[in-house]
Amino acid sequence: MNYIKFSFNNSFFNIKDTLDCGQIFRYVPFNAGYKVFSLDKCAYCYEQGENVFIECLETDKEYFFNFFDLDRDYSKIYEGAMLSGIEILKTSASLAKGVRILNQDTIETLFSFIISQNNNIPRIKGIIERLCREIGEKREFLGETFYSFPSPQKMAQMPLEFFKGIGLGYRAEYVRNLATDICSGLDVNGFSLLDTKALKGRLTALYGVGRKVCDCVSLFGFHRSDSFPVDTWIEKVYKQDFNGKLQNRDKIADWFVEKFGINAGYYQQYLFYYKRSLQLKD
DNA sequence: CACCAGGCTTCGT
DNA sequence: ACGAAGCATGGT
Repeated sequence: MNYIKFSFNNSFFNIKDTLDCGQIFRYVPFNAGYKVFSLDKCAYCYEQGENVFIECLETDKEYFFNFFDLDRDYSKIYEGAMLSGIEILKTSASLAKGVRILNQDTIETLFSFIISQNNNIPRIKGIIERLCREIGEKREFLGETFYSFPSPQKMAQMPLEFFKGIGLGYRAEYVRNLATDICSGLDVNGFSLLDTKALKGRLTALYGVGRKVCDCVSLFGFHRSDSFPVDTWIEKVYKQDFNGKLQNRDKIADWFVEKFGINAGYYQQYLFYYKRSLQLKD
């Protein structure tokens, strides 16, 4: 297989910031940049000069072009934030200007965010890594081995004890149950044909999927940007920076979507990035 | 020892 | 419709 390299101007694409804002868990530092994994594919990304370079298999070029959402004009989204008249949003946007929302595989995203619930990011990464290493398929990329995200069929074959063994805790049943449902014909990819309201109805009907996971999957897996996931960081932004009084996270999410409309998801990423960067020690 | 992490299900009221 | 308990695990 042949590799190919393509580039994209970095004024609205910062690879590190895009990866670090909690939408994806499978990536590792590599040379001057990162290796990013999706399903059974991998791309090597790094910044140089005014460009982000993406190196992948020739046959995966279109996949990663879409994956990094390179058809979208982020300058408009950014300008919307800067013209909002909301100081904290302007500050966040200028810090997180290079954050993009990826177009990840819907099924991998769904499993990943079920795993993410009531869990911290380093541990989420560890669980998903063990899941792939133990039952994913072996692949090669730039001379190194990696493992694909396992298929639902493979996962459905594994006993519950396997899922507990990789550290899933009580989420083990959610994951196994979803795998067997998909094997029985549940068409998660087909949800992309639904409007956002119907999509969210189908997602929250799944065992282990509540409002927060649903919003993350809607935004990161189905690119429904009128979604605003509310976690502890966003709740802090809401209370500290928007002087919000609502206590219920579902209502806080509704409030932000009402306020930001179709740009809600992008602004959520800006705000998440800002709040988390204050506490992060790299 | 507490408390928390990109929360959800179940059960009372 | 809403609130609280219970849930696994590992980090601080």
